[in-house]
Amino acid sequence: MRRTVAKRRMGPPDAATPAALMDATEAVMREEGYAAVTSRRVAERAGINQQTVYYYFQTMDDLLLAAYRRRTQRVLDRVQQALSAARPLHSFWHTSSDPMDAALTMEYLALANHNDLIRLETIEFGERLRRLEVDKLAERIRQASPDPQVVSPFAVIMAITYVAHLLGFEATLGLRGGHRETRVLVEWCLRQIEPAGARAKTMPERTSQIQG
Amino acid sequence: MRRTVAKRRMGPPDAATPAALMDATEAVMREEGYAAVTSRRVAERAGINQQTVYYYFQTMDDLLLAAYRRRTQRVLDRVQQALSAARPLHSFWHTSSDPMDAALTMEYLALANHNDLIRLETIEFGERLRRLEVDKLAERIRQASPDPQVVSPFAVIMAITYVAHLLGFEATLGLRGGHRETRVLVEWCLRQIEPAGARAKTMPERTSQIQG
DNA sequence: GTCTATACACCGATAGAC
DNA sequence: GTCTATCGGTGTATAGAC
Repeated sequence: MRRTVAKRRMGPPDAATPAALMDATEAVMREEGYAAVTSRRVAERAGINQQTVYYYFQTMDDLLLAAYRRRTQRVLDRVQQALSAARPLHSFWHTSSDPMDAALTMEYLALANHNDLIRLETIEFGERLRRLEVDKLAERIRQASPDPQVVSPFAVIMAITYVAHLLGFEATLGLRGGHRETRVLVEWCLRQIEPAGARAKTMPERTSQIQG
Repeated sequence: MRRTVAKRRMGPPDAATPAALMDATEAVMREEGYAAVTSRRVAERAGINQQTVYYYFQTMDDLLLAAYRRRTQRVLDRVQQALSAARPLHSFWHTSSDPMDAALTMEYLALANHNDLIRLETIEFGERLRRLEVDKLAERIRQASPDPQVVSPFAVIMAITYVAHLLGFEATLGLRGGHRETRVLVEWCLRQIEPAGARAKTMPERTSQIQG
């Protein structure tokens, strides 16, 4: 892609059209893949003409990055909300294993492999997300762990996240075998850590912030 | 993509050039993504000119599918070999969590969402692979399970596979936090099912080989 | 079997009118 | 703020010479 140095006229990023363009970007990406996210197709979706895209975004990469940032922020908000529920671990699991937009996640994951902007943004997002999860869930997991050296909060959270995500990917593709069994297993594990009527044992509110 | 009805001259699929074209297809996809797999770029990689690609493959879709089929067959062979080792579950884990070609897997996963040929092939491959894994590992997992209704062989195999794959994806992208801890957890689980010096309880040697 | 020449479509991006 | 016009580049695919 061409590196432009922006001598062009530009519109305000808070208008209605930029948002419509980001919506269109997501729609095209979900339905036709990242390769189909072109100025022409996105514009058509948003009901404006191709050249007007460049009034709001310097390059297609800028539009892509803006749409991606909007999305990661929404995921962060969603997870944060889940982690504030009565049973945060169960709530987190249900949120993560909801296959909403799994197709979009796959596209961005593949895209991150060869688009530097998206890759850096993905790394930063991933680290922020995991920090948030560990902050909220570590203490409870540690209390329920038979051996925190082996069954560590970090590992439990990652395993849950991974299983949730790949269940979503497979379901989107049309693979459903074994999903019920896998959910039964995960939910059994969750109940060991976070029983139905229980509350976490009293602990100082500030959990350890240490992390690589 | 255009649907062609093949009135063109075509070369033999067992020659050296088709294999070189499939190699080139994988290389381009790994390094630049599925969108970059064009006749021009693949040909350049393989050291031939653009138009010669069409002497061996009717369309770019045909080349893509051929490369994908070759790859899934190799994965099947690799997994089958791992499952024949002394500690099949551990061996399976090590093979699956080796991030070789995780980038390629991500590309095909995203591609499967909007390319019908790749999606159908992926579903068939996924089902075959899982059948193979369950056939080889179910009995041993069932023996070690505290409650096969909850900790079912199917679920254990899927959880292991999912964690292995996403560890590979993250490592490829540059996310490494928590991976060590996650491996410790998984390997602890594996030891519960398949202890170091142990053999599976006596069972008829011929496990069910039923497979599509 | 591999080459040159060529068709036609689509893409990113710019210039400038209204 | 959105339009028309337009450039240079790249894509799939075909025809036919060597």
